[in-house]
Amino acid sequence: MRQVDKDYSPVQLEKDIRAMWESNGTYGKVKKASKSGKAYYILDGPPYTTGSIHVGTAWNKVLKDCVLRFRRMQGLDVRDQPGYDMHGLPIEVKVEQSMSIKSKKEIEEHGMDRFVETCRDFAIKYKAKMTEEFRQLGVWMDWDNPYATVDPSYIASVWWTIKQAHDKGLLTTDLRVLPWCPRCETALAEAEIEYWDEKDPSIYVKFPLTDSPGEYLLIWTTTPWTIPGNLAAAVHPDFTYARVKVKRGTTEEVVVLVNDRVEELVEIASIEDVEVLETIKGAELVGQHYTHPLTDLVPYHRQATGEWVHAILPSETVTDESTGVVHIAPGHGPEDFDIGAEFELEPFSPVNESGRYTDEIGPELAGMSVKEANDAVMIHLVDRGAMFHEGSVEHRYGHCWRCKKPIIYRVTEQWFLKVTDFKNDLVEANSKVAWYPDWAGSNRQRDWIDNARDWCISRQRFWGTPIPIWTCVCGNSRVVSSLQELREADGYTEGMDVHRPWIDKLTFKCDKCDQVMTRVEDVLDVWLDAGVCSWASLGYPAETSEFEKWWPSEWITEAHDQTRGWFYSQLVTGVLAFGRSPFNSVLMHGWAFTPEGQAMSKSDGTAMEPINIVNAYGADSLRFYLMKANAPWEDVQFQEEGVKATNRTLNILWNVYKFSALYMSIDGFDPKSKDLERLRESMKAEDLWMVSRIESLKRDATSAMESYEIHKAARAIETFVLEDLSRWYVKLVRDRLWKEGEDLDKTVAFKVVHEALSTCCTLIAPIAPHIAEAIHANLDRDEESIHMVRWPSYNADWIDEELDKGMNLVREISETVARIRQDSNINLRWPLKKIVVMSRTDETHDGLQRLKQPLLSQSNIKKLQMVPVGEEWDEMMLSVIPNPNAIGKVYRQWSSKIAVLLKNRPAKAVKAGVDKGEYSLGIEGQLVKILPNMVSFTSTLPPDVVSAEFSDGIVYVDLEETPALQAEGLAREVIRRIQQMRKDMKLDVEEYIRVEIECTQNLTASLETWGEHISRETRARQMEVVEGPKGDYVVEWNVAKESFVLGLTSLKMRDTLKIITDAGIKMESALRLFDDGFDTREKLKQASLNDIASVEGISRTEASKLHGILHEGEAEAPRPKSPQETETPVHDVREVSPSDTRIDESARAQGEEEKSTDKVRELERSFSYLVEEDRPETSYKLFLGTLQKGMKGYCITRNYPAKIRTKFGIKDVPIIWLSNVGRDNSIRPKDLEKLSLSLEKFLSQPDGGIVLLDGLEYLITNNNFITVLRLIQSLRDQVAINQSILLMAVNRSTLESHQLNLLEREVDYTITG
RNA sequence: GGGCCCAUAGCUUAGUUUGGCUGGAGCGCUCGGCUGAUAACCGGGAGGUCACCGGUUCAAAUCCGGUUGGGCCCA
Repeated sequence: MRQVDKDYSPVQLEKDIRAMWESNGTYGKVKKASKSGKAYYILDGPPYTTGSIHVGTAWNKVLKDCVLRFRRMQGLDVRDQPGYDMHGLPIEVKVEQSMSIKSKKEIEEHGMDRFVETCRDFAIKYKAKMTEEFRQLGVWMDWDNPYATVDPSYIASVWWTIKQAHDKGLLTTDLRVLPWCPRCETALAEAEIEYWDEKDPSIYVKFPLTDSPGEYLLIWTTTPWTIPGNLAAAVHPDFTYARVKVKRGTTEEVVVLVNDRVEELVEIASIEDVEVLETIKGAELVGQHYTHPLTDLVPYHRQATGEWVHAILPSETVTDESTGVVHIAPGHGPEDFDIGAEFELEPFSPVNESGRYTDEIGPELAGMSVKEANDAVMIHLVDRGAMFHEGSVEHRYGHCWRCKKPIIYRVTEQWFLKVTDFKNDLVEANSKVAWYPDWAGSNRQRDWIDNARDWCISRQRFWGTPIPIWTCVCGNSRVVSSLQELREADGYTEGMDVHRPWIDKLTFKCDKCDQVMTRVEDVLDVWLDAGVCSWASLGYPAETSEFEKWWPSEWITEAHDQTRGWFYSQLVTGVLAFGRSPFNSVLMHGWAFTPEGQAMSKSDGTAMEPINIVNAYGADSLRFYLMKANAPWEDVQFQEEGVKATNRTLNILWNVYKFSALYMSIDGFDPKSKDLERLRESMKAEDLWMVSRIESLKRDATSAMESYEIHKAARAIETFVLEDLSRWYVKLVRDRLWKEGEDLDKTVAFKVVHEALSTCCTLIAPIAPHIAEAIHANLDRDEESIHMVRWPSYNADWIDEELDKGMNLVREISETVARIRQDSNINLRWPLKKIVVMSRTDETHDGLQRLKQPLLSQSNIKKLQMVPVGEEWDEMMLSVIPNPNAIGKVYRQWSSKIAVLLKNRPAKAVKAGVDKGEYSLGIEGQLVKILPNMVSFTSTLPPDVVSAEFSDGIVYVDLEETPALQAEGLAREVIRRIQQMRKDMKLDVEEYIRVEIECTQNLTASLETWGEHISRETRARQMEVVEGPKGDYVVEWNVAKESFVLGLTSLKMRDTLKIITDAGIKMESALRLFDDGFDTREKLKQASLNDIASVEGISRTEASKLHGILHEGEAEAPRPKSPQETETPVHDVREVSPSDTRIDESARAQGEEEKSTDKVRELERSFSYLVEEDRPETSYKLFLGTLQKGMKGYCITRNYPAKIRTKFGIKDVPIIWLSNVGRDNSIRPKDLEKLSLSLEKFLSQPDGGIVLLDGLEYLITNNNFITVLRLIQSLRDQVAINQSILLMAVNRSTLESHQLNLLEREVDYTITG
């Protein structure tokens, strides 16, 4: 294993991993590795190629990727071809917009070929864009070989399917009333209609009853333009209707409507007087005739004949809304059409494709669009006295899916799949599909199928799969089912595009009459394209081998809107062509919403671009978040915060890995050489516990993945990483990990940590493939890629639920102790004397006994005492409280004496007696019985003991300090300070030091006991108590009322020692050699072989090897510099700075040149300045000067704002106060994020502005310097981009010179104030 | 209007199948700690009408009925 020196920076890491996959051909190898497995066909539901992917699309693909990686790890041979849905109206509409085309007619004028070619280019462009975005999500699908619905072979598969329908008699043309978009001039499927509220006329029209002069049937409609098409009126036979005499002004008339609505009508139509003349059943009205109010206007009504023309019909579909009399226009509504058919009414539909009245309607109205017609018709109705009441209404109305124009209904001839003929087969096929969740299929999909209607598959458009039907005037028709068959057509040229308009030119000779057959000029509904993809993507029926291997698909997943879409269209085509569902199982997933719970929409700007998220937090964080946020079938409210939090989880996993890799690599640990089972005997309780957790995690994650409860798997892994591994196990074994030399405890811990990490990587691989791969690469496992690792089975033998419960108690008690420490102000470094646990159950008692060590070590307690279950802790001070009332009643004169005696007896004995029923006491020769009611007991804690409850009992913590404990605590404090100093000195972990210490008598005493321990922990080879310590770094400390001075000196042994140990010499011996004076490379080189070999513990062979190494490179160039020498901290910082790539290089170069210029009088836009001065004066002068030029200003200062305002006369400039006070205008110096946000907001306003940041040193003392530097880098870049100015004031004397240096490097000019 | 799904802390959510301990987490807020995993990490605290109403029951976030609000689909 190698050490890991990088922090987790997902964006770069993922880039590297993907590049590695690319160059190693990992994807291909992984696929190959499972080639021999069982075939598993995952079918990608093709996304529509109209734009960038949104979070929902990303979620969908990640879900698929997750499952297919999982299945592959299970050894299945997974088919993972992606697909794209590339035909259809949405693309046509986009292209129309881009070509400024407004109608269908214009397309034809423009040239259909050009239009279709543009559509194709558009689709191909977005296919490429989306593919790139999917790749960036780390989705492993066969991107080089996607299926596309525009490919000729794909189109042929669709044709074949149509042919199947034709052969089975399920393809038909029919006159139907269909939703129609007058703008797009095409029929719409139900799925293509969007509903929303719209204001429309609401009119009540009088139809004069032929046989009752002065009496009118009252109908209601919101579409006046349909009145000319009216042919009948319908009533519900069972409703009660009323003949009502109404009076308005001078008018009195009789109208007929449903009885229940009379009152409502009175209100709406401002009727002054009303009288119900008669109530009758609807059935009694049936058969009466009326005169169409527009008979004079519309010639059709004068000639229409038929029993039910202009008559009252019975219909069960009538509701008691408005008047309860429904106006029937068979050419303008689907239900009207059905009723019309039943009563032999013609579907009179005087409206053309673009929604205008035809000549049939009569000269007055012909040519009008239906929208205009609304008003015209109303005027005509008023003129003829037929308008009873005119109002308006807000109601849901259908609109075209892409152009958002209101739809109309008109009669057209269309091609249909007669789905209603095989509805039962659909239900049957659906019931055999495994749905996740179950209700998605058994309820939702089932309901949809139950209500299925015949499927209108023809569209009067251009960019789609051409309908493969040629017809002849003689009535004959021919359905082409393959490209081969198309070759027989006249006009066919090899390799021609089979789209419109080219295919329109192909003709066949009719086999019945020898005339020319021409193609039906429609294209097919795009849902049909998607519906056949399970075999079209396999090239079936032109090719059969792939089909035989894979079909039907094993698993699909799409969102819940596909109930009516792809789930349905696939079921229909599958049953139609093969009599079964083309998929075996479905996971129905949810939708992604904005944090406010709204659907993400591009036009509202609420769509989140997943790629931005990926660029900020990495694909793994996004993926993990999406997988864990919710159950797949529930909608997710996408929160960027959630991704950020997930990033943190992965960071912790990375840290665990980084930390363990450090020690494993130093130690040269080889995981393969150790076997978990063999180490079992040597395991401590915590190791057994960890392995138990690993195995139960495998178990739980597997069962969750199997049932597509991916969120449960993800959450289980997350909990394991955070709670069990990072926060607990690593803490428990930390000391063991860095013991030196051979040590079984250490080896066991290494192995267990390694096992935990391996397991995490494996289980997380489907969800977060990059980080899993990165860690895996350094775990020394057999497989080249984590994605080739077989999904693990768990070993129940290791799972120990009791141990797990016990460990939970240990954690709970540790937390309890920590709380007590916090309350008592004793930090964890100070050992405590004793903890006493009184548990209620044996289970707890035994469990804790077994886990005594981890409990004590984690809480830093010296001793654990378990109180047997059912007993009190014997050190509790029990005392008796006599109850004088009860005693007095029985023993009267003795009662006060008894009370005294009782108090003096051992309380335990009294209690024991009373618990058994009574306690006997001798008084004045008499035996007195003390009964339970005569006494009560209290127990008090011994001094220095604190108690607290836990879930199964009570813990007592003894806080008493003893000199020994104190010494140990102090020693730990000293260790901690030395470590801090080592860190400040940036010493290598393996470097040795010399420590000089000056301290009190008290501390000197602890050093006597603990000196050796301190030396070992801090790698001090020498430690001395002196007066006035010296060293590379000297610091005075004040800790726990002690004050001491430490001086540290690096012994600079590391490099030399490394040379020695690299020769295979043990560290122990190496140190001896070192102590013998051979402490530099030069001295070692001068040493003879004998000098070396004479040191104890060094063999002759080792000595000669070392000698060889030392003299090996003699003739060669100087040795390469160690990484530490080449990478100065400064360089390091520059390297990690993300700003380097963004900054305008020329501007920077210019800035570099003039950096030393001191005489800056005017500040320039896009530059950053650092003013070095003791008091902020020059900086404010420059700031004010710039403000006077009209630039907006923003001042951040550590000084009191009011003071600044008066001192410098700044009135309107916003001032933010760096302070811990927490007022509205203040920002805490530690809250850099808030500061950065507020600055960002200011800088990004239109004209930019100048920022004065006064008090840099305050930020630096309150934060990590590097963090502040990063903030400045980012500000500097924003300033450059936004044409703003950054002015920072700093007091030189408060900073170290290297810090100042770094600051100066970041700005364009440094000014000395 | 109908079908299916959902509603728990400021936000995201576990628990609901099979009624039972003090309704758990994370983020945010706040107070503190740790310091060779550290551009990390950990702990304490505040914060809940379990959407609302009614019912069943010894006991309801959980079961039943209804209402309100949200989502998808349909009319």
